[in-house]
Amino acid sequence: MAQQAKNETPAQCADCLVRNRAICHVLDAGALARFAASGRRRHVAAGETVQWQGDDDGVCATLTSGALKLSLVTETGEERVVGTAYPPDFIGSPFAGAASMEVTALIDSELCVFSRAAFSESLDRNRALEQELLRRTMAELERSRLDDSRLASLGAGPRVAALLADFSKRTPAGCDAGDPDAGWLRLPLSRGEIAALLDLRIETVSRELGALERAGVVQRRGRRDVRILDMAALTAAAVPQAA
Amino acid sequence: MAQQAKNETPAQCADCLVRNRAICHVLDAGALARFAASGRRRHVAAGETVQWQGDDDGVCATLTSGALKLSLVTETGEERVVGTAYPPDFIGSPFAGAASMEVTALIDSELCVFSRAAFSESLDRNRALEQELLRRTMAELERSRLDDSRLASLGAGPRVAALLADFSKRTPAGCDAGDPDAGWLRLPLSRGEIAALLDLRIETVSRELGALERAGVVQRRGRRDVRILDMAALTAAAVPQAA
DNA sequence: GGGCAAATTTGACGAGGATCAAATTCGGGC
DNA sequence: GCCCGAATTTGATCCTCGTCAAATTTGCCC
Repeated sequence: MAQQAKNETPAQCADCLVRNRAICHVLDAGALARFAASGRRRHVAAGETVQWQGDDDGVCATLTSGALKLSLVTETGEERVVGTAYPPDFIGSPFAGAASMEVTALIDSELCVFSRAAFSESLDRNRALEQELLRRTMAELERSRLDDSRLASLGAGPRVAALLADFSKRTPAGCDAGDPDAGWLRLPLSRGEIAALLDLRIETVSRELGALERAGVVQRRGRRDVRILDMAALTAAAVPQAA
Repeated sequence: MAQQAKNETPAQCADCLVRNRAICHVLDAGALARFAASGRRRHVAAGETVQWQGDDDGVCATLTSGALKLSLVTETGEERVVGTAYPPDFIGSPFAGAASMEVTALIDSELCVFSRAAFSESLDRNRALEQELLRRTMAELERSRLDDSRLASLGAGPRVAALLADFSKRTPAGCDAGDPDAGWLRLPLSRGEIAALLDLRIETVSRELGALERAGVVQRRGRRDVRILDMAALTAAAVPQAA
């Protein structure tokens, strides 16, 4: 059976937000047309899972907008977040067997998806594409190593501050669905998800958030809206040794 | 000027210990010969640095024997270990600019090194090589993500135990330079290096090692020799919730 | 608008490491 | 074999989170 067609439409590069930054930007017009024909644009709502751990056939896709969470479930049933993806990242393994992790949308997202077979074939046909994927994967590996090692040496406060700073940077400023007042940022994650992402406990996240507010660095409204009052202080709090 | 020739000899695949597991195993005889001609076999002594952070031209190499440490130095002058490599791993970036990290031999090692330019050219000439590198890099990225996330949730004891278990598995049993009695394992790392690798403090590593000895799991001799008395207990200690 | 269940916040407390400070022990060089 | 400096071990204490337990707050459905 085909995928649920309701969330999918033909891939359409013309209005793709990342068309000159995504992996496919290395293709010429003709090759791009063929490549696009093998993929489909797919919308996934916040919280929706794109791929389940253990799926027989992994998804290959370019994230064109939104944000994804890569996670897995441990033997003990806990969720462990192993990474995140932002446009124009490519996700998926064209080679491996069963999918080793779960991919979930943190916020409403758009993907340009390909079946593993189709993607793999495109890789064979387009050397430039393969080269670009190699380049990106190596860069990602390096980034992942650096980030993870840095994260490991950071305390709870800096982690939360860094996440907040990151979100505010990644989010097309102020244009978050219908907030009358600009500057407010709607967190795409619950406290529990933030905790899993940062490898902390819910209570600790809550406390650190409270501390940032008490320090006048951010302001909160409801459970999920925050406004950064002092970005300098926030980034300062994201590095060790801060007050 | 050429590299210090004393530690280098022509690449010689015939007696390469990893010839059917390394990245080059995908090449046919002719291609392999050309590839080998562009590289050199290099011996690096324990502690010697193969590449410095910031080097203009990064090294590309296959590790044929030994073990390497990938690290970087933070702004604050501390060392941060971001990964390790064991045969038949490939290290280096054929693309990036200045080297982003330092590569140091943990124990005496043999590398099959290529200049970035030469390696890059081989990649262009041999599609199979490029494909294999992509495959491995993706696998390595996944492994890195999984490992790091697991490590983050482990306490000090399990980390030390896991490291010990890992070393004993990676080391061609007993054949460690001239120990009369078999079973003894010479740690290639000082306490400080172990601490950096596991993101712990020297004192903590020392205490955990002491605890393992007191528990009868390992035996120590001098500063660097250990013998695993109870591998089952050691691997048990490497997972959470242990006694 | 009131009532609820779930999410979040707050508080008390404890355990695991980090830190600071010695005391030892190794390994070499002479 | 003796001496010395560096690495390691040990001890005491502090601090940061994780845990367990409420007390609140929010969002939402009637």
